[in-house]
Amino acid sequence: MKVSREQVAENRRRILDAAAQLFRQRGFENVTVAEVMSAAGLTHGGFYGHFDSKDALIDAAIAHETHPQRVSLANPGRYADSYLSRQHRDNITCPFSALGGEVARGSTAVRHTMTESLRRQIDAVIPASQGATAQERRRNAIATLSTMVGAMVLARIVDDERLSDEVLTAARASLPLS
Amino acid sequence: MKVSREQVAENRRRILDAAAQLFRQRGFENVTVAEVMSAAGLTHGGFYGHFDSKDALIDAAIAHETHPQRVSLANPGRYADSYLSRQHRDNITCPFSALGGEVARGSTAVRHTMTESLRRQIDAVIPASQGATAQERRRNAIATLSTMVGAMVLARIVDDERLSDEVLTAARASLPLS
DNA sequence: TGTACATCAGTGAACGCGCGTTCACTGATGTAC
DNA sequence: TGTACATCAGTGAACGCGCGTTCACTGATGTAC
Repeated sequence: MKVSREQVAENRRRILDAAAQLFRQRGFENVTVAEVMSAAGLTHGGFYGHFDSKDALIDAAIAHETHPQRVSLANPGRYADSYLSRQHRDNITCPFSALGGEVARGSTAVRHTMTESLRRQIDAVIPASQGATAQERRRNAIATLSTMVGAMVLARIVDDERLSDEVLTAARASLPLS
Repeated sequence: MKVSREQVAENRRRILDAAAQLFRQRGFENVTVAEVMSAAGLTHGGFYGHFDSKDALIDAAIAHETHPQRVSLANPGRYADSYLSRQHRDNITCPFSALGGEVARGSTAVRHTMTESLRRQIDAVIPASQGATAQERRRNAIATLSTMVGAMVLARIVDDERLSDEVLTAARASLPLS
């Protein structure tokens, strides 16, 4: 049955939220269109009223979750703490570490969206970075983000919780953010 | 037709080599059993004479490519250079950066194999790491590996070659290895 | 060393399940009067 | 403001393709004598 315009907009939002979360948890390939729709409280048949294809959903979900949320970074040290926390490892929200490999071989649209998101992240970290010149601070901001993403990727691979925790704390300790 | 014992062993090796390379390039889900067999110069029907299932192949291929190859690291600076090179980005050999996300939600066998491989990598990098105590050197070794893996993940996501190159050089410059 | 036969690695057609996608239908929305 | 009707978001059954897996068959290997 037909639903109101507002309901349509909310349904679309719920589909994107559900998709983004499921994709981060299980990757693009291991999530079905029917699962996404079900998680959004709908049936799978209506999916194609919102998106042209599953690929289009992937593009839209990544764009949705990386949307210009101004990464304030008022407190860089706390940001690093929470990024490199066990909670974030076990309930990942960062698409770079959760989906990096798949995005690298994904559509040009997804890669472009992620690239723009990374640029914003770099710019957000620069003010908190050390270095005499702007160039040095930018270089250190990129290195800091690389360390955080790499540590999260490794911590999520490792099956020994002690080692996984050690990776997170070692990476945190190596960062100049405070 | 039946083939000689040596041929069987070589076929198995070729299946594993082909699988490892295809998995790194395209991920586990986007590679079919038939493609692996074809890349190994065989037909798909014979696959189940070598492995019980595609999952078993994934386990075996990861074990195969991370096998206790003594990571000599005689020259840590050159190791970092080549890891963070454009050639390695465009023709990835490191399973941590190429397959990290998928391994994190993979079988316990694959995660265990990768964990043991990471332990060996850490131990290999420790002698080249800075720090007054063994603890500090270990911590720095882990941070170094995190930076390398994270930079490679980010460089492979980014669709702008200039930024991708910048990520690699920034990460390289931040490492104390020389 | 040579011959006869059993074994079994590899072949390729076929199977069946899962999933992306389509479509006829339903009934609430929202517009025209 | 109320009523009649056209629109169209969502439903759920069905389709069809791709891929993992199976299986009857082939013919070279390797063993027994």
